Amino acid sequence: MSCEKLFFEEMKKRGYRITPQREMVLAIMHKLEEPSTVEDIFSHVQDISKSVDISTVYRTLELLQEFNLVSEIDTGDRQAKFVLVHDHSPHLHLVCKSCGKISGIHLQNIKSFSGELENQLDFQIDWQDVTFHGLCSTCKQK
Amino acid sequence: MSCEKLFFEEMKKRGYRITPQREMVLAIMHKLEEPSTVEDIFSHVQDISKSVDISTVYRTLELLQEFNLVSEIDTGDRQAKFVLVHDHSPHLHLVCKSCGKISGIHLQNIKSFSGELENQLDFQIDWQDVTFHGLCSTCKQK
DNA sequence: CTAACTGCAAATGGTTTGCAGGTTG
DNA sequence: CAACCTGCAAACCATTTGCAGTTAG
Repeated sequence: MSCEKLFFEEMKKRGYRITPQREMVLAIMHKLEEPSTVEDIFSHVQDISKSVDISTVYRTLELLQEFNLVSEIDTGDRQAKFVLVHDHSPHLHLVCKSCGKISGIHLQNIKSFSGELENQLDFQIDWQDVTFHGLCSTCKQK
Repeated sequence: MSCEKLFFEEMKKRGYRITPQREMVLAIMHKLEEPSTVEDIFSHVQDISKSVDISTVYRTLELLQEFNLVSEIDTGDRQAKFVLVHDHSPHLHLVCKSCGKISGIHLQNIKSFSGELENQLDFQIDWQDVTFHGLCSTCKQK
């Protein structure tokens, strides 16, 4: 299902309203290829309309997270980053502490490990909330 | 090696000084069985001495983290929590979103999974920084 | 002695919130 | 037209920082 369709359906289902600001943020999230800070997203919003407030961006991102359209990444810095979840299914993220690169991993790719790990720990993990910090393949060779 | 010995050695090695405030915080971390907020730790400090400032507690906790004596847990709330690492070896933490229980897991216990996962992801994970959020064994049955 | 540490007070800064007015459905 | 949403401005608040005085080694 396309992002927009999913978006409209979820909005309707929950009695939320479609507004220009919300559509704008969703559209911008599509354009941004890298996980971005709220400031980044906000500045793109301002390129389109100066009157939109950053608090609306925060509120919209929260909404999009509810629908699994966007996920939040704990970068270890003060500011979080946000990315579109292209296939609308949960991801986990890898943040390289050396080069800063962020990768999204589809949970399907680690399904066997994640299941085993959950059994071993006897704990059901919210994988979409997971961000691993460490070294990416390039940086760990150095 | 005992905490105190490790502490003194690391301090000496780096040219840091032993102060009553630092010893006090380390001693309190031994007493606290549960991961605790800085406010909690600070109030225990104040039971001993009213003159110690919370900024010193923050600074000391940072120090203890350098030595792997204490680890920081992202509770998902605004405030972080801190616990003594009893065996001075890296842990990861599990935070139950239902009952709030926090468990520490020795990395040795998940060594086989962690290795496989790192291979699969082609990413070297800083496991001591990992906090999984989800449901503990008790809560997931409900 | 002197570099390191502390207490104090103030700043930080990303995020949240209250509210009056504007919009969506 | 009623509930929902937005912009604005102010509050939040855990954590950090600058600095002058204190202390460990």
